[in-house]
Amino acid sequence: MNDFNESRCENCVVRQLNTLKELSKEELKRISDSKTSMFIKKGEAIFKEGEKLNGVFCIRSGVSKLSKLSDNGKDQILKIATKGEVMGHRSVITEEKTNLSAVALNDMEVCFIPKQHLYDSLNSNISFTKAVLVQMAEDLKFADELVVNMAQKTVKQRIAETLRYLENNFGLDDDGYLKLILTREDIANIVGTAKEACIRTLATFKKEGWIVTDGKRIKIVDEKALYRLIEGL
Amino acid sequence: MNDFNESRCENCVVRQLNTLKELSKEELKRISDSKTSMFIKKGEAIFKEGEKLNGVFCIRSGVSKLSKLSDNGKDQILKIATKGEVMGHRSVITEEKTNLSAVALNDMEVCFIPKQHLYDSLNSNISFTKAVLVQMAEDLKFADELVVNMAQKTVKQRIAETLRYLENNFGLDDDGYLKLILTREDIANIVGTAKEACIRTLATFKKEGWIVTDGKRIKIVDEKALYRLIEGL
DNA sequence: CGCTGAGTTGAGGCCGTTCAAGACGTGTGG
DNA sequence: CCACACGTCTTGAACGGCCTCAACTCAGCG
Repeated sequence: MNDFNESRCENCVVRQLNTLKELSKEELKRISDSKTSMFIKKGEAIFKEGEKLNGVFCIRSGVSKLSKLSDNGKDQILKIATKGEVMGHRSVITEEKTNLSAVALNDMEVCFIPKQHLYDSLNSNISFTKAVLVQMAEDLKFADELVVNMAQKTVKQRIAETLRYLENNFGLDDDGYLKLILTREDIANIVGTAKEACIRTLATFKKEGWIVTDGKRIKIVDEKALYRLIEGL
Repeated sequence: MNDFNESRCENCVVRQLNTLKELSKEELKRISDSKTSMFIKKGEAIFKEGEKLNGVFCIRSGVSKLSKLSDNGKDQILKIATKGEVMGHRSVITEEKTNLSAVALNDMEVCFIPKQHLYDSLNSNISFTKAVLVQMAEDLKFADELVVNMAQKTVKQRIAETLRYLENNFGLDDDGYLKLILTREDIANIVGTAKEACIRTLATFKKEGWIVTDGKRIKIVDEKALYRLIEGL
């Protein structure tokens, strides 16, 4: 008698969103038997730069920032991961320590999958391996674009780009504000600038009538103006 | 009777350096029969951003820069590829147009391998697929570090870092100068700055006694001072 | 009511961009 | 052989973006 249990990987909706969908029912069952489900509170770390990971983390709910400390002590946010994304596979694949830290931006539910299961599937299931490869290739392309943006664009352009990114990836709440709420400091850490510069730039966007703010919330009003800025006039 | 022919992939030394070493003798023979060997002159493009690639390029000799145009018209060098490296696999894997251009920094010999062979091997040879995956994971880690450097470090630090990179990856000539000679503009495009800033920074390095220049050639004299600068004092 | 953390604003200054001009080296054609 | 052009390297000067430090506000919270 099989009782349907949504905490089982076989039945987890999240799985449809990522590379795990290439796994067979049997592989998923094995994983489910050894996975650990965990709750993470806003602000807590899932893992820290330099740790040796013994598996990967699959996000069931919530949002996490992936960041890296630079030599001068500031941290740079490289990616924001959300429901369905798998964190940590890069370092598990190369069998190195992680180069990133993962911190929860709001309360999260995360499944930990021991690395041995990943290795087993990578060694036996070629369509899974290929799916992971394609995922990695896309991440790499994204990273390349990020490098160019960091190197060549102004802080203004990068902040506008970040707002677009937040809108496209996390959507709007009922009032039309960006659903994902970040502190000004987080935004500054995404674009790689000081928090003051970030605040000042948002103030000028507001003055130009491109955005509206309400406490921490931000609403994009004149999307076209922002896009024109991003493209460079 | 097998005549030994070093232009055959089976016998190519370069193969030992990259993911192709995971391929079987049969696979290599198939590839060798359909590959195209080509000579590229300094300054010529191997492929350009936005092109659809029908295969990958394996470098037999010479050095190539991989760069991407930013919206403001400057191009950003993301990687310098040399003997043994395979270019273009990322976009072949995701079946997209390339996001990078490849231009020869000196005279090159390059083998073009049609993508169908790649797909065949990715579908049948899991240790090859895994090797490509690991390679991609390492490229991604490198790209992450690049983002942080671009976002958080000064032009001075990035130029010092570039010098270290050139020394580590391409070595020195008989006089102790960096073997790979780049124009000041290329260096500027690596660190993402204007060529004048690059020149001035190199001038101060020279004044401090950290490097010596001889025309386009650069010799690192005080390595430790450079490294101290990179780490942030 | 003081504490803490986030948001905001001002002033000063450095770093890097931009434009402009000149020096140098190399190759070309007369 | 010289004259010239062209590309690279170099330097100067002015401007402005962004960083840094410092103060102040405001809200939530004990």
